[in-house]
Amino acid sequence: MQRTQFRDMACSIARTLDVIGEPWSPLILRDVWVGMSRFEQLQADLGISRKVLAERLGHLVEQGVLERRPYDARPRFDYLLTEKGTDLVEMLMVMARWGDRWLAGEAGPPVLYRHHACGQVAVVDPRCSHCGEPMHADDVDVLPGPGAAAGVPAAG
Amino acid sequence: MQRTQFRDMACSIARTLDVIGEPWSPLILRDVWVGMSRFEQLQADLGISRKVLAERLGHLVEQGVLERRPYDARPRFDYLLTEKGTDLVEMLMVMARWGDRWLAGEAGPPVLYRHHACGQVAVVDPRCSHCGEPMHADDVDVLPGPGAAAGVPAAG
DNA sequence: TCGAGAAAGTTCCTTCAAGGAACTGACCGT
DNA sequence: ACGGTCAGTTCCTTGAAGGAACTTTCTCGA
Repeated sequence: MQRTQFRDMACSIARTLDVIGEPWSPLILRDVWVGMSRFEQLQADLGISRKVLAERLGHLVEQGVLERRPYDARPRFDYLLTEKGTDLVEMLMVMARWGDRWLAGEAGPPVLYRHHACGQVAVVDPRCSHCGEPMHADDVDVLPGPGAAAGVPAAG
Repeated sequence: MQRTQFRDMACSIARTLDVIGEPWSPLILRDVWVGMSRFEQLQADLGISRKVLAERLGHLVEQGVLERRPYDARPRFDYLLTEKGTDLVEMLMVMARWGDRWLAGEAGPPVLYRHHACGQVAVVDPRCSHCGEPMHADDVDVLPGPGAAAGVPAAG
């Protein structure tokens, strides 16, 4: 955990960072998403310290993003995405899309996504939930919502 | 910076984290996006240590996400989003969308987004770039791309 | 012309998190 | 009863974050 808590800011980005903003957390979620569900698998795949992995998994379970489910009479557990956690995966896809575009270089994207509905390899395309047109940074105005802190300028 | 470098992993999520994964970086980008462009503004708004803010801004400029532009004969600078940085904002919108849905509670979203094209308050909706249908976690298969590390199982 | 002021950092010290290796505990199969 | 495996926990070292004070550079007002 970074020393400063983001949880209490009136900003959904900050609150989200409080759940998955610690180092390794997005990579843990990625691994769980693609089917790695056990402590040893995650540790070996990521090369993360066992101590930190245990801390991160504990936090993610506590936040309701992962579920820790026993799969044996011995103390053996699968970590699985909850609905809340599954809903985070599209954020990972958007992150990956940015990395593919700006950081992958000559080699091209390390992974591709095939869309079930159309069967094609495709990328995620952010659209407006109301009209369906593209919704990028320059396509929106930001305004204070009902949960804005009173008197504080709008901030995320 | 977290101690372990994510840069060299064959994973676009990890590489993206190497650019904006340090504590505070997404919040700095959010602030720049909504128009805060100066060191003092950012420091006051975020409550971040001046030392860490200077480090983060330096990293973001070095990575090409922000531009540091003088606005005076004195040593005074505006920090502005580059095209690369502007392209990150949709990731912030997706993060905010998740926080709005899962963490905002009774109070509701701290900020709202009005879409220019239709004039309505709306949220970002991830769609398939090929067919336009929704593209969530369960709507895709992950497969190795051209940039996958040889012999390594696909990972992001 | 002198001093106050403001922006943008830099320095320095303390505290706490990450890395990493070794250790522990529960239960299985033989 | 015993070695093996998974899932952690403990402990020590290193380095990053917090935070306050200090520095630099130029402007402007008295």
